[in-house]
Amino acid sequence: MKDKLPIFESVFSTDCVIFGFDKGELKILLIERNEEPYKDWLALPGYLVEQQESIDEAAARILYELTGLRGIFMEQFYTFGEVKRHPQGRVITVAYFAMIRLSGARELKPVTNYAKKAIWHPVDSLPELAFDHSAIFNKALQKIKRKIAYQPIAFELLPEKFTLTQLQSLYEAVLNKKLDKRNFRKKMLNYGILKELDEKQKGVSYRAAKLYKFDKRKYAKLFKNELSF
Amino acid sequence: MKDKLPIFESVFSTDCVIFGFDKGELKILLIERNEEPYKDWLALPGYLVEQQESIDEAAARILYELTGLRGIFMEQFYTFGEVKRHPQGRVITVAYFAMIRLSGARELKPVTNYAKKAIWHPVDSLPELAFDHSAIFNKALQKIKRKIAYQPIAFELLPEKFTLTQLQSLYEAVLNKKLDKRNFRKKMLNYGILKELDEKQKGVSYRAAKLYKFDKRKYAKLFKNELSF
DNA sequence: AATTAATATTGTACTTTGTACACTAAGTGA
DNA sequence: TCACTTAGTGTACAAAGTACAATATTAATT
Repeated sequence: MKDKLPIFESVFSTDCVIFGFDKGELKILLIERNEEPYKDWLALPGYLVEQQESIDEAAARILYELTGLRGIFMEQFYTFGEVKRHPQGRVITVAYFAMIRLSGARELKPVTNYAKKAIWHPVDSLPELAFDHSAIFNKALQKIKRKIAYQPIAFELLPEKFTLTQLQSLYEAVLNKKLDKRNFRKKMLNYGILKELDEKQKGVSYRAAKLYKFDKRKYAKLFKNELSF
Repeated sequence: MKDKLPIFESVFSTDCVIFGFDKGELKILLIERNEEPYKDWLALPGYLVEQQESIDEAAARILYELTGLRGIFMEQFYTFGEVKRHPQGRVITVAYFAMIRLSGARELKPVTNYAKKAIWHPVDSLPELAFDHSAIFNKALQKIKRKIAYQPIAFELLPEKFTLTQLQSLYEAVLNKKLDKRNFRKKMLNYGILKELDEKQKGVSYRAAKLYKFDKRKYAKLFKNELSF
């Protein structure tokens, strides 16, 4: 190896698959591109990593610049490195995912003009996305399906206070199948990570359901044990 | 974005964490570096990805060039992208792992002279490795610990014919804890992916154990079901 | 041939978790 | 007060996990 690294025409990027849940639908965050290639196409929020930032930092920065969202905990899940995945040259992309609550209704507002706008799009009617972003999305969906099945991580997608029915419909949306109500409740309550509140749902024209909160401390404890085998 | 991508002084590499199991010990494959930086240090087999190869291809090529091993199925598990992880410039590395059987005693022989030699080193007495390779190794170990706990994947590490005691001691080595013999056997046999052979262990000075084979077809079936929830 | 030493092999009782399945309770609005 | 809609609940069975110790087999030794 030489004293200096060779210089290739290669760059890294990150792409973010951000899941949200709203009105019983699982959604992801997309941008409408304002630049070639794939101008006007829908794409995952993603861009090039700068020289002096780690990939984690880049992912957070890029998500902010393209969508206005900040402070979201993202987890790296796969790196896509096919030679031809970007039409302009060799770009490998490190993909991240996150699950966030939409209830706060945080405004989506791109800070740069690389994106015309950012939108929440239901996952069950996605059009073809720019680059290989459809494949990246599929891998992310597969990832959270597995994850949700053995870790109760779905709470990040719900408002702070939620009903068991809402929680169940979220599971059903992610796993894409119906679950038994009684068994679902038994299982969730047995985890011991839900705090029952003295409040009830409001604004519904039928019997109001109890509200629950997610108990972070107990969750951390449970999770720790699971990891240590 | 311009018509052309910007050119950064950035390159990608891959590093491989190859696990083997021999004489009751879990080992990994290391090379002794023959180049600066970290000349003479032990390191994971890894090198730069070329312009015209995918990362998967690069990983296979590099493993072969540095160790002489070919045809090993590797799985990508994490990408390390800290700015300062390589002293000569910005290098992000996509890390792969694999589990292989050592019994065939395939010869380790670097094809290039980037590596002086390749060796199997026990995981429980690793020295500090070059670059951030110790951290990469730790992440890989964590990964296979989790994986082995919910998928019976350990067979790749054993010879074709093995005894249940050998299988158990492999699990114990990976998980780093003692397991109950009866329960372990019950569980493994219940998976239904072991084929009992009409042969016995040879060359031991005590009661010889039955030999088993791993049943790939049944395994594939089991695994498929597990993935579909 | 008998003994020793080392490991192989086996079962049971209990606990925990998963699963199939259907009725009553409560609140709203007409 | 009635109709409608969703909330909330229990039981029997099956499957999987866990704790625990005695007997069987073989090779080597005497």
